[in-house]
Amino acid sequence: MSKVKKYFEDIGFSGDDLQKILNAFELQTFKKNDFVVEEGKTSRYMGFVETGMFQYYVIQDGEERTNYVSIENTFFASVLSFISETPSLENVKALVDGSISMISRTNLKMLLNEIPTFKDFYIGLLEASLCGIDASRYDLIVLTAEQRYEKMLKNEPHLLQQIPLQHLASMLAVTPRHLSRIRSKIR
Amino acid sequence: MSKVKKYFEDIGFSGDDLQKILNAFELQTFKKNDFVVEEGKTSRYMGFVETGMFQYYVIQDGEERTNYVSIENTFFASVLSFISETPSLENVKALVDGSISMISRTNLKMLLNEIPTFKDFYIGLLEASLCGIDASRYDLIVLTAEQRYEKMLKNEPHLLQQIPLQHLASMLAVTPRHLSRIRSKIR
DNA sequence: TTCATTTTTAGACATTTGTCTAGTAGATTA
DNA sequence: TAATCTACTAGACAAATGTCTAAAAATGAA
Repeated sequence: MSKVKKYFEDIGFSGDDLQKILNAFELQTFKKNDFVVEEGKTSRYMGFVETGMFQYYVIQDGEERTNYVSIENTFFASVLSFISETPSLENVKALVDGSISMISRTNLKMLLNEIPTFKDFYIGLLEASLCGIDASRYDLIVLTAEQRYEKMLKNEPHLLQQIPLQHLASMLAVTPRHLSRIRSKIR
Repeated sequence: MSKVKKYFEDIGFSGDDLQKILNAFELQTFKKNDFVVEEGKTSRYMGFVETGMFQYYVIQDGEERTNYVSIENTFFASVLSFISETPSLENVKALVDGSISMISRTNLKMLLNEIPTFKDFYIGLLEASLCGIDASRYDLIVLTAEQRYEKMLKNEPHLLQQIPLQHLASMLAVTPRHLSRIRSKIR
């Protein structure tokens, strides 16, 4: 069973509604280094990560600056492009082979119109996303790089095992060189 | 006429719906330095800023670290506390005398249930908030302090006129000392 | 106006973080 | 197996940013 199916079952969808929701998604597979979203192209899909890891980044002075990494069992979206239907400022690519259950903005709007409780689900998803990103932004402002690393170590240790350090460094808004310093200091 | 009324009229509400919405809000006034939200207390209201400016901050090592400032004609919310109904991690206080049209989470839920199109409005508000905060977080990761200041100078010059520099510095994630350096370099 | 308070600027120095470079260890491939 | 390749670490130095302090400038109150 797909993870997206389990996800929607767990939050209470069933019967026709569940079927309609699942029909609106389509599974896409990605090889390592495949692009899910490319800078300059409008991203018309969001999705639910079934397997793998997907890196969000921009190219600056020829280097990748990673903003975020989506892992299994979480929603994926290039937020600004998907919501405002404008060309993406960022790239999203597969860090390893993986798959995403994708839903187009068109199908999302269809579900919102046809299934009343889907609106409540979507409101909940947006509210939770807002909380998460707000907290993350707070950390960038009020915590030092070292404190941010320690927080990740404590709250999201799985990220440290899964995501290459170079990308974690960028997510923590430091260089790999400096993350290496922080790690050697803490150990 | 209140600004919140004009706001909801402009996005298409009228008649009974508009009246019901406006009845769900209540105007609160604040003197300079009054608290709108206090750390440790659950913030049960969000609102629409009618007049004034409101500073979001945490106390760290005895100092205020400003995260954000809400100005006129924008929505105000201590997001994490209001949405998850948990004690606030931040303070929000009036930088000058001002007023906010406030709506409780209870009344918000009531409007969501009673006015179908209000859900669409709220989804739009959440999506726009998500875009804004996502872009802001991106800037903290990929831009230098100087680039962030220049971007604010270009895109939000009104903030520079209205908000004390010490708070802008914190929002840009630098010290007032360093913002002063940046400003003298750019001019 | 005058006085007091707050805000902003800036010097001197310390700390943090970045850049450049190189080396090591582990994985992958021919 | 050798030969790459990639990820991670780390030294040396440079640049960015913070801390502490003081003074000037702006603001508000009497």
